[in-house]
Order: sequence, then C-alpha cells, then structure tokens
Amino acid sequence: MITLTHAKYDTPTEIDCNTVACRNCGICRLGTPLTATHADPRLLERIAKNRRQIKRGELLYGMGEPLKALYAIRSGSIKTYLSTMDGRSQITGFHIAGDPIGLADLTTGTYSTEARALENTHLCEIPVDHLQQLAEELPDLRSQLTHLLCNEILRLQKLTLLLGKKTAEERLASFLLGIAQRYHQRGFSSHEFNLSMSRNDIGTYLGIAEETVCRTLTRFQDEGLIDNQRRLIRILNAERLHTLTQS
Amino acid sequence: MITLTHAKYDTPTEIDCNTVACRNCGICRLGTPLTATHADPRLLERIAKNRRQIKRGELLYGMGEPLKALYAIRSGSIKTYLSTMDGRSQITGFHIAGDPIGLADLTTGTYSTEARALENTHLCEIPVDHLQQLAEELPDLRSQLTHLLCNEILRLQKLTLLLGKKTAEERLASFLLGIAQRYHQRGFSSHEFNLSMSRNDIGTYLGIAEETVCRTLTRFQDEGLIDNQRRLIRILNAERLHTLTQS
DNA sequence: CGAGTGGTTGACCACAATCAAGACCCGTGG
DNA sequence: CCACGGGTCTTGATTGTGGTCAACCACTCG
Repeated sequence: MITLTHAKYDTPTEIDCNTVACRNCGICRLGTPLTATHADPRLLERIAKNRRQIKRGELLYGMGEPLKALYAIRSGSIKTYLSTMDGRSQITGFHIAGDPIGLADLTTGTYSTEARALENTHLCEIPVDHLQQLAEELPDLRSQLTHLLCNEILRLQKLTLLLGKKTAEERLASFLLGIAQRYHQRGFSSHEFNLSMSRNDIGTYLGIAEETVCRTLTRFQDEGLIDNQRRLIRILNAERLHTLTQS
Repeated sequence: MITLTHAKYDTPTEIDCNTVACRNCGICRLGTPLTATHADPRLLERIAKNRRQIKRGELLYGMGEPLKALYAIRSGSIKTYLSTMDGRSQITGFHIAGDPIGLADLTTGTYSTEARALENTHLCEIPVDHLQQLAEELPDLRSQLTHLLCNEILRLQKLTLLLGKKTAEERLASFLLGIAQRYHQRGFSSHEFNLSMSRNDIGTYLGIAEETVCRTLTRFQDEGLIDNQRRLIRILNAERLHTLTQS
C-alpha cells in the first residue's frame, strides 16, 4: 500500500496493487483479462516489475526519445503535450491513476509527445519487449491493448470537436464534467475534486488562454454552477453544465 | 482494373488490386504482411470480398449505427465528422484511396462518426467478424492493425495541436503540405493536385470559416506560394509553406 | 441559356487574446 | 511568529484575428 499526501495539491489517492482498487490501475486494466482467464498471476509481475517515482514538474520522457518503456500511473498525474516550433504547446491529455501512457508510440519506437508530472507521481514501468512478447501469448491482453488504442482515438476525436468548434464556455463545461466522470469511474467523488493542473494547463489543453479559463470559471460560480475554490472544485449543477457542453 | 473519371472534380485514380498500385490500397495495406509471410493469397479475399460503390454526397454510415463492417477505399474519398447538438460539425479526417475507415470503432461496435463520400467512391467492405477471426490466426495482420491504430492516434494528436494553437495561415499551410505528402505517398504528384473537398469542408476540418480559407488561399497565391485554380492546387514554394506551418 | 452550387471579396462585429496590475496562497527563512 | 518572495489566480482595459452577414462572381450542368 502506498499513500501520497506530499504537497497540498497532490490528489490524495491510495493504490494497493493487491486489492480491488487496482482494477482502476493501468497495470490492472491490462491485467484484468489475465485474471479473468485464470492465467498465472505472476504474469502481471512480468509485465511491470519496475516502479518509478517522479516529482511535480519533472519530465517523464521527451518528444523524440527512443521508446524504452510504457508507463501506467499508480498515483498522481501526468500531462502529455506537443509543441510548435516557436514554443506554443498543446496538451493532448491529462492522465491520472489507472491510465497507461505511451501506448500510441508502440509501433514507431519513439515518444511522440513530452510527458511531465503534474504532481508527485508513482508509475509502473512496462518494458515494451516484455509487453509485446506477452501479448503474443495472451489473446485477452491483445484485445485489451486494442481496446485502449481505440478508446484513445475516440477521446481525441471528441477533443478535435471541442477545439475546432466549441466556445470557451462549452470547453470548460465539457472539461469539468469529463474530469468528474473520470474520477467517478475510479471510485472518487464525481462532484467534488482537486484539480492537479494549473489554470494555464487547463487553457493549454482546451485551446484557450489562462485568463479565459479564470473568467469562465468565475462566471460559472456566479451562476451557481460550481463552487470554485482555486483548485478545489465542487460541481453544484451538473445538469445545466451538461446542457452547456453542447455535446 | 477500374477507372473513375465521373465528374470533373473526381480525383483521377486507377486502382487494380492485382498490381503494384494496390500496395497503396487499404486492403493491401492490411494484406501486405500476409503476402510477405507467404500466406495463402486467397485469405485476402476472405477479408474483403464485397465491393461497394457510393455517390458523391452519399452517407456511408451514420454516427451511432451498429458497426457491421469496416471499409477500405479503393478510389475516391470520404470525410468523417462529428457534430455538436446544435449542428456545428468538425471533420476528423479526409480519407483517400488506400485508407481504412472505421478501425477505431472496432471494439465499441458502434460508428463514432458520420462518414460521407466527397466524390464517387469505390470501397472494399470488410466484415468485422471475418477480420477479427483472421487477425487471431495471423500475427502479421495483428501488428498491421495495431500500427494503423497507433498512426491514427499520432495523426489526431497533431490535429489537436493545429486546432488548439495554430493561426489560420499555419493551418492552411499544414493542410496543403499534408495533402501533398499523402498524394505523394500514393504515387501521385506532390506539387499539383485536385482537392476533392469544398472550401467549406476544409474550414470544417481546420476549425476556421469557409471565408477564412478563401482569403488565406488567395493571399498564398498573391505571395507566390501556390497557384489556386479553385480545386486545382499547384504548390509553387513548398519550402516557404513549410516554414509557415510552424511545425 | 439559365439555374444552382460553390467560391470570392468586402464590411462590420464579437469573442477571446494580450497586456497589465493586483490579490491570494504557500513555502521559506529570519 | 511574521515578513518576504514567487508562483498562481483573478480582474480590468484594450486589441486583433477571424467570424458573420451580405453581395457578387464563376463555373457546371441540365
């Protein structure tokens, strides 16, 4: 059992890879089909023996680096992002406990994004050759990998709709409900949570300026949709937020 | 051998599934590893026996429909798009000869986008159960599928950077060079081509208005970067266009 | 030849970006 | 314990890119 209560902003999560909670963990999302088929549980350990721990703000990997391992987040959170030549960047995803990172780079052998920790974060390191070897042996693991890849495509498709066609208000509403839903899936409260990312990060993800994020959140608060205590967000009217998303 | 010269705007492509040209075809991009491993060539036919033909503007499938088949484009082109509740839509991809469509929906069993023909289009229909069954048997087919899924993720990641951070000028420059590159990969000219999509479609893909597309293209022409004869585009200065993309 | 679609250009406007300043919170050290 | 400093968040004023509305043009097809 590991427990993280480092900085005030760290999301307080406890992950125990031997309990039910681990169904939410990336490792276990890979591993679930294994146990379902009564495969040797030690196969799990073959996938992800190494643990790794990085501090808030630290780089997990850089764009263009050769792909040595994939990662699954045990606790904490990671942002992945791309940049233009002159330094503007676009966050392509926020990843929390239970998410795998780097899957999409499996076949090119090079990280296509930068990955940086939003808070102190525990990871499982998954050597790519181990994973591929094991995938050859286990049909259920293969289909789980395919499923994760497909879901990532669907997520990015929705993100392009948001970035291409939605107003700042719609983007923020979508963002808040999306976060709420993901926390909910992992067994946390869906109406009250701590954001691990800054306003700047939110803007960089939603394709709007930091100031627009602030203004819109304040407006949501004025209209009684949310309670906005800096990074502590309480959703007061999910229904009306949902109509605001326009999707 | 099939030849399409229907309307003036149809891209003049000839696809023969028994020739070298077919390496560019979606079917063959799936099939290539099969022949590489000397598997029975008739397996190919098991994947995609049925042909289908749809007219310009016709719907191939709608969002939310149950996934019956995937498609690979033999000739012509298809746009896939999502929409907001109030009808704004975002094109997530233009697909030309050689591209597979619907792969990402394999594991959910429902089409996540609408797909519509930009011109008269020939397709191969790939029943999902056949494909999955065959993938179980053939490791090389599996890795090809994984590769296609990964590439789609990388493509969408770049699209989010474009939509989230780039100016209209940068978007158009990226778009033109992207098209050029894809035609080039398929053995067509990379500096002169017919667009199969309208200005409106381009805007709906790039997250800008139709009028902005026009204005920007005219400016590119005034600056000697391209020759803009409605849908016939000639790239005159790829180098400077590339610096404009900022990526 | 005329109708209709798609493309272009112009005028005006709005949403959000930018620039700027100040508030708040936190960790740190005296 | 308080004072300080830096990062983050918030709010205000101004600007600008690109959206919207509208008219016109060009090409195609019936």
